[in-house]
Amino acid sequence: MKIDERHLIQLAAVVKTGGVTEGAALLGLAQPAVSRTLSMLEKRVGEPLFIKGRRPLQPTPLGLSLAEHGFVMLAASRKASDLVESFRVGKSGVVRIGGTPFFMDALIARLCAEFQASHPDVRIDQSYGYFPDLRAALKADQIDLAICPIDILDEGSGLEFQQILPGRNVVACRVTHPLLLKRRPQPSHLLDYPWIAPPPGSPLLADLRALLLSFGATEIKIRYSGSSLMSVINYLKSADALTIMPHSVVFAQRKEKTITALPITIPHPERALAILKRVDAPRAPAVDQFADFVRLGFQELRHLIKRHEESVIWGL
Amino acid sequence: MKIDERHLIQLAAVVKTGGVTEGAALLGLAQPAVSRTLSMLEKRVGEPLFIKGRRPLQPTPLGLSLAEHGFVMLAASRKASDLVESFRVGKSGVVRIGGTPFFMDALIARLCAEFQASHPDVRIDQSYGYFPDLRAALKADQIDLAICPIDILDEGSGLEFQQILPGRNVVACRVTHPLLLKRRPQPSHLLDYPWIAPPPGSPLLADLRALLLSFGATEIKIRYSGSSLMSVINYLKSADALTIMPHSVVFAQRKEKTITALPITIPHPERALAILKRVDAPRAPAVDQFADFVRLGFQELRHLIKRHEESVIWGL
DNA sequence: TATCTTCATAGCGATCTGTTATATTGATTG
DNA sequence: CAATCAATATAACAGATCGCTATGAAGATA
Repeated sequence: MKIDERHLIQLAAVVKTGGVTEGAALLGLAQPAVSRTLSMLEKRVGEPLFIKGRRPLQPTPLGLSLAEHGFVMLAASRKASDLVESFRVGKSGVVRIGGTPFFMDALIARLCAEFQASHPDVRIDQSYGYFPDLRAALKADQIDLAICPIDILDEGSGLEFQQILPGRNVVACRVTHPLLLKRRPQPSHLLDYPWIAPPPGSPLLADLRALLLSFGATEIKIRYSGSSLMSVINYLKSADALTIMPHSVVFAQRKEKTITALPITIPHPERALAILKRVDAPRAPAVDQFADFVRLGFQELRHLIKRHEESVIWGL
Repeated sequence: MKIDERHLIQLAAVVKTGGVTEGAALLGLAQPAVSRTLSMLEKRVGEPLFIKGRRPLQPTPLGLSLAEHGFVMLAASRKASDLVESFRVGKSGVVRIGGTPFFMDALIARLCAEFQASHPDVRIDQSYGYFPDLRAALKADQIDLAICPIDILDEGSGLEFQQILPGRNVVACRVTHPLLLKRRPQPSHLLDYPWIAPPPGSPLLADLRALLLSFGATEIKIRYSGSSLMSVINYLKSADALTIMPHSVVFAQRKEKTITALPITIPHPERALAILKRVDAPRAPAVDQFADFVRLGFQELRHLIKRHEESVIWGL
């Protein structure tokens, strides 16, 4: 005996409200529609579902039991509708992001938490990688969004780039580093300290190499190579080492008062932090909402950095 | 956004089986029907539910979430179908029975338990009453079945009577009663012992009255009047009192070896135990099943009594 | 009895259901 | 890479069902 699910829902509504008219109103239907449904149901089931000639309408035990199942369906139906609704406005769903470790750890993780304050039902799956991997992951639809530094000449066929922060590196060290005592540290002095290499695969690695050579180093001496931001920071905290880092990453750590940037200007990389999306694939609304949120977050960060630099001199 | 429940169920089937064809088979539908449903769903929802160009079919997060709700509905639908099925064959439902206390307690309660061994999902609601009340309750649709002794001349307009046991009373006493030592107790001896009255309202009360007068009593001296079988039996257990009881009720207690019947024949009442139903009202299948079961149970009881009397002499 | 509310029925157009037949597409294999 | 196979999408159609409005019938209420 197959029963139409819609019929059970209407039955449930009638049982719940105690009347055909009210039940129909609850579902936004006209009374005759529900009335007919009940007749059909009774005929098909072959058993009475309501006790005749009694008002308010009273279900038979069978009617009541069937209505229970109708309630379950009604609830599930409501939830499904709500789900779609919230998904369409970006209030639910999954956002899969990939990015370079430093930016993800220092900046994006915090943004994710802030984003979810207003989008609690959106799940964010984060993974790590550098441009080539991320581009592949995007094309394979393994991630929805990539946040990573891109070279001007990186080609991204089928990808949309949105620059969110200009490239800018600094030399990072702990706040008690001796070089901070000097007013204008000379490049040659920097070679006196041990250097930490950025994660392998990171474009920073090339930057570091070029920088040290420009300082007059004859060979690149690396003392430590941490693959994550946390390991680099923790190393820096315990030694007078130096490393190269994106300015924004060091800036984001300023509250911790553990690391800072040396007051020395080094060349800008020909690179910018960008959000990458596939341009062809349909994206869940939550993904676009998140991308917008990240863009806004970085816009704010740029202003913050600007104001900070106007009022504060780092390292003092 | 209102979503057709049936669509969600089809979605769930497809997600569960990993293919449109298999999903359709699971629901007993043709593949194109399900395929079209999915297209419609996607169009209405406005978001992809499956990742295109991939086999086996893989749902998007939204598709998966919606399918979860579909599973709930599918399960509820299945349960509802099963419920109807089992109700129609009398394997589920409610049976409301009413009857006289002695028969209900001594015979029917046990039958209920036995019935439910094969019908575990049938609930039985038992209540007590005598013929007039039971007839009223039946007509008011407060009970489905009455089991009680009826006089030949009782009229039951709109009621169906099914006799299940001829009326037959005995004088009951405890198994250690001194009168049991006599081969043929004389009626006059019976007046030497205290008598217990059956519950008020019971037809046995009139029987007792007539019996005692026929024994030569000038007045009816009642020492105790218990309203339930349990109270009467417990009283009897502790005193050499006598009372009048349906033969079958005493018979049903034979295993306990606490009460028995005096070997003395008293007049049959012009009465029979019967099952009463409303003839017009539709009855749940379980009710008819139960009535049949009771009838069979009493048929068995009659045979049992017959065999018992052929081999055993009570009170020895 | 008269009135009012609620439920049942009838009729209608639109939609949706399921079907079979067939085209298209992705996967597999030589 | 072509050929083949399996699965999915599309088309076309008949029948069922849905929702509606209008109206009749039946309890409840005064």
